[in-house]
Amino acid sequence: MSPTNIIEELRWRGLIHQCTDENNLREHLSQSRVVYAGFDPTAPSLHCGSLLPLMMLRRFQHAGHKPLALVGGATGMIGDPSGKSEERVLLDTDVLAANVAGMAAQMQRFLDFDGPNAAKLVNNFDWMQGWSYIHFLRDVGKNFPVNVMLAKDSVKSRLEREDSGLSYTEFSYMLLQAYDFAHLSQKEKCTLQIGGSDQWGNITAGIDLARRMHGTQLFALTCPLLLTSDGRKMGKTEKGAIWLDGTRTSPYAFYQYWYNTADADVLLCLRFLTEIDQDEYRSLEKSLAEEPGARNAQKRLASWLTEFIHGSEGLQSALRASEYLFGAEISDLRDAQLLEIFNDVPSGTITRAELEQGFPLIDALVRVGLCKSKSDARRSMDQGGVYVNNRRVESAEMLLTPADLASESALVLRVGRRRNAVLRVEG
RNA sequence: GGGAGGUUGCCCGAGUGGUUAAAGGGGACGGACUGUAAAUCCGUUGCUUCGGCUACGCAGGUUCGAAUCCUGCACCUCCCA
Repeated sequence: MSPTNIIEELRWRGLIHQCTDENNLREHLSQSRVVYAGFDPTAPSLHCGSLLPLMMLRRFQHAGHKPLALVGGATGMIGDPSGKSEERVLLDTDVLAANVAGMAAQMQRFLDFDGPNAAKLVNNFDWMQGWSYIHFLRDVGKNFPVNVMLAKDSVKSRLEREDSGLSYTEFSYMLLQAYDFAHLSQKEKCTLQIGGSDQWGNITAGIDLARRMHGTQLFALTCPLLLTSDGRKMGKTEKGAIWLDGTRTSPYAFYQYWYNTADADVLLCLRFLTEIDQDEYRSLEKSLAEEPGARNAQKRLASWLTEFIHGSEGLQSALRASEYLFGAEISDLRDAQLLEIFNDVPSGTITRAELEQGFPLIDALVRVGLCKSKSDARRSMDQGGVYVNNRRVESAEMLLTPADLASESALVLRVGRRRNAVLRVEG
């Protein structure tokens, strides 16, 4: 990709929500520039919410620009009020430092930290920790008209709510993010900040600040937020975030999440989160319209992202697990295979002696955590929702015996379509 | 400080002495259908050694019998000062 067509690339993908004057920006980007996006270190791993901005930086890097990934070691201590309905819980310094380290490692997958336009990781704690309050008010605060700050959507919406206020601390967040941009423009020659559309106010505050402090002209570009068709954040389930760290969200679970993307959302995800080219995109779009049951778009999305995040090995294991979990009867496996395939499902153990006497399936379901009580287990059985090694159980009184083992010392229990657990035999 | 009302199962919410393990709704879960989707339909949603046992803020009391009546305590909401 050449430096000149990044705008076109973003345009067809629908990734431009708002930007400072497009013609100027296009002209500006005709040379290699320094681009930054900020990330909130609220957890020791990145989650799917960061996929979009990271891919954005990656696209810019491929187009010949130098990406700066800013982790908010300082701003994370404050909390951005944009899009939040409540005052945020403050994180302490040690936790933040650990989170920053975890995120930095994961960014290697997205950005090339070597080479001519190497990416760079910066932490605003490094330049903010030394500030004194007086110093900050004189040099930065002086440049912010409060009436302008009050007019920002992120602030206004919070002030209009009756059930929650906005603390001075959160109100000041904008100044910190604005200062980051101004600082990076001086220290790193950064001229463009990108972010989600909810960041527009904060980004433009930085542009204003840099003009006042240094007389420089900076640029902004925001992407649409990645929302599902029913308005929720993509990359989150009722049970929590989908993480990029394989120990938090296994490659299998990660693959399944994307595989199950709704038809209405899958095209958006393909454009926003992957690097498949326009021709392939068109053919997937066509496939989705003509043979939705084949779910080629979902498959491509899931495999592209899984391979990108977890490597081809991660993808292979996710595919293998998917095949077994939704496939035929499980039998004649080796322990190692079985445990690898089912590595992220809950498990429990029984003794060899218990199995040899015949262990009630009801008790096994409770032991592995698939059912919360024996009554619950019995109900699931009565409803025909219990499977041993993918084969439906007919009798509620079934006893498990060594004949039910799917490998040397393990068998697979399932309730419903997809809640699996492994029962292992000890000794 | 004075007065009024409230506290029911995962959530909301009926229920004012006797089939009330507690209406109804939401959510969740299981099944059918399907495309591991959505929608729809059906079912389930305290525990159990299936004899029972424990549940309606907490602790006592009245009664053959209480979520329902009485007393005390805790918490919440509203009104007055």
